[in-house]
Amino acid sequence: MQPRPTSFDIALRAGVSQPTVSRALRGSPTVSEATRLRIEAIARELNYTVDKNASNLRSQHSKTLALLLFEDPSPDTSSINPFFLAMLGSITRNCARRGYDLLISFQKLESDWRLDYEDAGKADGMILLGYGDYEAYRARLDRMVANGAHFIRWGSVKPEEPGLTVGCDNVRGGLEITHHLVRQGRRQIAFLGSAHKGFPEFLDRYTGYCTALTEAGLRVDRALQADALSSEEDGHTAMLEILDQGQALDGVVAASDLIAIGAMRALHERGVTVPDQVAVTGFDDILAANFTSPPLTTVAQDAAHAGAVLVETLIRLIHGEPVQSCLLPVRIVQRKSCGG
Amino acid sequence: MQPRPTSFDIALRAGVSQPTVSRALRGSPTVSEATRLRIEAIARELNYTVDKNASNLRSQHSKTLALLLFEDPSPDTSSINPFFLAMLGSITRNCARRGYDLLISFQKLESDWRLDYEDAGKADGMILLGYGDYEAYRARLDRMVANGAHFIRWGSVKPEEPGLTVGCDNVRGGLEITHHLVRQGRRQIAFLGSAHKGFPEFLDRYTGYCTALTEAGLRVDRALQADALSSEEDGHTAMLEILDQGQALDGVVAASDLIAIGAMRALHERGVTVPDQVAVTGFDDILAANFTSPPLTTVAQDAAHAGAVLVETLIRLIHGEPVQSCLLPVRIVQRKSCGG
DNA sequence: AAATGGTGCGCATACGTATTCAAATGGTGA
DNA sequence: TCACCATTTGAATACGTATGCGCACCATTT
Repeated sequence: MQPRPTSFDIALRAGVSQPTVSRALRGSPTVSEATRLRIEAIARELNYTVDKNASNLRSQHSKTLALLLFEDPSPDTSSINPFFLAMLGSITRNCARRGYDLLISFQKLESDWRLDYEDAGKADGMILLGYGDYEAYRARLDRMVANGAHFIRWGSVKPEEPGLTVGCDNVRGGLEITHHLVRQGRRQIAFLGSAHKGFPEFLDRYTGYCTALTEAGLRVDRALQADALSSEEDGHTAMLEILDQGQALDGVVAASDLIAIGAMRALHERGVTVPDQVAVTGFDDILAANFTSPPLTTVAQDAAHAGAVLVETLIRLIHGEPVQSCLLPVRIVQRKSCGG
Repeated sequence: MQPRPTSFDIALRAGVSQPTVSRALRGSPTVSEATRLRIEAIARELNYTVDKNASNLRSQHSKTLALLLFEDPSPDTSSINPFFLAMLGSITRNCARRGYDLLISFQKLESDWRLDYEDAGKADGMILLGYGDYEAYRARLDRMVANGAHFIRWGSVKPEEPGLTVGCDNVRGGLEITHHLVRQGRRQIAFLGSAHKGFPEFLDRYTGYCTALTEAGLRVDRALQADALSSEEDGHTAMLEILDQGQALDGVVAASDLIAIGAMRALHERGVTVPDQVAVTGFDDILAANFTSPPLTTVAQDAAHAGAVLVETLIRLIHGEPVQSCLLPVRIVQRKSCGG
């Protein structure tokens, strides 16, 4: 195993100078075709690869993006938001397509914050998924904006939020799925999912839910709303809470698929049939939504598209091109949990 | 936004030389406590971070690992092996704990191979998950070993395989889950999953299955085995294949949870009840296995542990410490799909 | 023959840190 | 007082690439 060849080794064999090798391999027009071909041949022969560290150091950019995934502060340590995982594939592929590497980091605790990726020259920009604790998250966002960091986040798209955001149209998702239930004759529709500022996306979905009810001439009943954070267990608890208050209901809009799955379990335990007595809907269209019984009607977010937009927009931001936040469409996926 | 401070800026303000700053910040014992504290204070004040590229270039290591994920050549482009995703969280956290960054790349096509991560100085070592096309994979492994690359892979642990491997005990998993069915009185147990060399882990599971049958005095019947690659659709097709040949059976050992889920769908379509008429088992314990109807009995692999061992072993390899391949235990998770 | 303009390439250097080696310092024992 | 060691520090340099600048060189023009 001889030492890695450098651009000097190539230069020597090609009878040119090192800078010419550098230029040739990067396709600079100032180097002649003949020279370039010769250099490329030698480079291939020697199995030469550009040293990323030296290259980055000199050119002052890393051609790398960092993905920071903030997990919800939930007790079950193992599982990660399935939708984020679905985006992951798309993000890595789009990075590769644009010639960027991807650094990834799961932020579990507050102390984990690794916002120095860009400062340390490890990354040219960052993609933020999830919140963790929303208060702390917002504070950090503000500091990043102040520092001129290049980043984009997945979340609730609002003009007043700092920085650049890509997110799906949560309001419309909540609206359409609720409309869907209303069209099927459901009148007493519960909402499972936190409806306050600490969970902006859930709040947006709740807003859509309320709007749909109002448009249908139905009353928004706070007794039909129960907080659920994200897990299946949360959904189960929230559903039981409503059921055990003796609330009559014939539909459930859950703020996530996992919550919906937990809700269905609760309904089943109480002998309530889905969809006959109560129709249930979710949000996300995770893999498991296909396999529940009955399969879950839900609001699908296009993870592949989302990942592409995140990467594309971030790269444009890094290049100083004009960019803007982006709201992505959602799509209702009809399965059996709503009847029909 | 002034230019990033360098170690020279710190040195200037601390009244020392740049090398002293470097040493102080890396905790070298040759720098006095007083000087170190002074330098650390100034560094904090200036928001200084070590430039990773310069540091890497000089020290010739990147403190970064690369994760290469090879996807099965399946038609559905979106989904990724859920078990790998489960390991991902553990891998990133263990990297962070050891002070390593993690580069990630999803290899879709053969042409995607990015084995130059180490050559380019981007990573000190690589973790390989999945195979893609096994022939091509093996060929690359051999080349990497020849090149002295530092890598570790998740897969079937066999002495004759090149390189360092971590994997779960697939043979024992297949064995125990089959025993489990046998103990419940099942006698005609099918195996769904490829049973040839291109899928070593499935082959191991099949080997365990065969051993269990033999030990129980049962005959291994090739008519009760059908190939299934990995997807739910594959499992569905394979199950139908066996059913429509009029094979009598009372148990199914599927080589993955997705295959098991597809098999249950096929059984349901043919009016066969699970677990009364046919017991079904899976492998992996993915999230969805909880939510099928009935919930799936399966063989769980400990993703958190697996990730930790992969990272730990790879880092030891990089440091030149003695390492060896590692076989991880599996655990049967009993749910309703086997009765009881 | 001298002046002009464009092309292709080399010289020198910068990027910011880590490391080698020698030197300065201060304290100790003879 | 001097030699000697341990402890800290600084000067110089290496890591491998990218880039500003200028210099040949050739083909054209006057």
